Amino acid sequence: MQETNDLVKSRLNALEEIKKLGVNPYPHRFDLTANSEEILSAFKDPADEAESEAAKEKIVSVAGRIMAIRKMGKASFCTIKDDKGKLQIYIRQNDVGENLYKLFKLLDIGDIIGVKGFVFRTKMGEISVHAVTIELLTKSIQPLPVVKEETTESGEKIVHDAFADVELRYRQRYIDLIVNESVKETFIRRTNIIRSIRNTLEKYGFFEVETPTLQSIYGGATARPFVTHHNALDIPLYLRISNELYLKRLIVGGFNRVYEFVKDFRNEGIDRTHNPEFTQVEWYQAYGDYFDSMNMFEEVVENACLAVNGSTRINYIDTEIDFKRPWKRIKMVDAIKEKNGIDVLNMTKDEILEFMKKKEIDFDPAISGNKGVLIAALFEETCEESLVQPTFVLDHPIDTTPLCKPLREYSMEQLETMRKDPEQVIFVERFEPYINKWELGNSYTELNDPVLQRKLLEDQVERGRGGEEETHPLDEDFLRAIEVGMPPTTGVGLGVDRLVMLLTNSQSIRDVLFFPLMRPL
RNA sequence: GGGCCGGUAGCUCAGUGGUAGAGCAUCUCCCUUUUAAGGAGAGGGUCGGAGGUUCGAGACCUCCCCGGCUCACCA
Repeated sequence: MQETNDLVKSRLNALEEIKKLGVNPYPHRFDLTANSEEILSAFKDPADEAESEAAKEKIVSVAGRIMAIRKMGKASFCTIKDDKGKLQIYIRQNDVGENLYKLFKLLDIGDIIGVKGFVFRTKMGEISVHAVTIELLTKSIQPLPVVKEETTESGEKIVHDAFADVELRYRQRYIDLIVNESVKETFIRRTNIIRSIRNTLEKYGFFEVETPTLQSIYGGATARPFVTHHNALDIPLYLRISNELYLKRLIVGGFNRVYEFVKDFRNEGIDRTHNPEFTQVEWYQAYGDYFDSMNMFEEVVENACLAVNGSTRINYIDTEIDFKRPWKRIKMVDAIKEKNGIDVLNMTKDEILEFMKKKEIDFDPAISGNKGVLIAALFEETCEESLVQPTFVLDHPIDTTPLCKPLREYSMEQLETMRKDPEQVIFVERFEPYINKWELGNSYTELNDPVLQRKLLEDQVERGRGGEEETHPLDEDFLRAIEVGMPPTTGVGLGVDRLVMLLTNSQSIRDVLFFPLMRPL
């Protein structure tokens, strides 16, 4: 719907006036010879008058969006913004003629123009382009927020009337990108982080693949899916909650090292660190174990940090974080011991339960019958908050995941007896990297015993998630792939959005997504 | 989902029950090296929505919508 406020009306009027001048306000192309950055860095002050005259012969051609106009009768300045930055344009009626100057006076902040002219320095010292001719490239009829920048005598920049309404900034990101300087920088860093991750993985021979987003059976994580429907096949389809089970099929198929940047979709709450669609990178390495993954994970993240910050140390809000390898590694039970002074390995289920009650630790009463789940809950409630510097937490109870291999120290007989005893907890070769109290990823020595795999997945289906949650479907095709035989393998998932948040000092996941999900108006 | 905070002109904001305001932007006029350009004048609003209280509501009450923070939930 066209807004018909005065500002739009006046721009529509200007549009008509421009057409009356015989000017097409939406021409098809424009030849550029330089961008603002190149012009500003290439300029050298002429040494004398002869050089100054010669400089006027060097015509540059630039284009950008008008961000500010300062009219002074028959001469004007305007500031344009292009892909690389801002540049001041000087335009004089004497130089461009009466008609073009008339056109210029009809232009507004937000219009996109092309300028041909020579580079010079103004009396006030600003490198600018002195227009010989200008061309309107796109007339804007929607007013932009006018943000003014003041440079104080000490060189400090003060921004006046910044476009600050967070809701509008997310809903109209194109405007946010135009008027808020730091926004674009964050997204450039995001892309550079992703590029760095890709480079590190490629360096170690990982092969980039693509797997389905639309899946007839979802799996690889525990989350509620988005459900859709395929008309021609008349079947329900799900947006993936994970790509894990597909990457494992590729390992079975003979790719030894694969990775995928993947959008996952989880039908759950939205908050500062959760968006319904989010990006992970997952990589799988045949013949490796979770120690190999820890090493890769450290290197991938350290490299990404170096790539965008030039240092392994960053400041996130008011916390200094150092990504330098190697990171601290601690077993989950040892983390609990350090924090609480208890050894859950020597405690019965009831003793742990009692301890948690005494410490007034909140937990779902439905888990009270399972020692492994209790240990995981105790860890989350008491230890996560102190995991600020990069730390790998190792060896989770088997009850937390059906896709991970038990510790290598157990004998086969031992596993059989432990499984039958509810007071025995089997631990698996899993790690979670914690940074700034956030889980930044997840990794296993992958389970490849098809009999155990089937049992664990069937148990999970049976348990469901209790209550009204959708039951987790059993993926028979995945089980068949594991039955065909997956070599010893380790796999990793890394939460890209959270890593980008840390490395760009962004407080909300919405600040690192161009178009975060917003409730439609 | 709970609690707290917010939504007033295009943007940023003020306005504690009595005629809706400011700066920037916009429009008109002046101004040929300005830079938060400057000078003179003008226009611009269903105060997020719907009810209610009151002689009178932007403000007080109820419900709703949209956000932010936070807690909870969520492998």
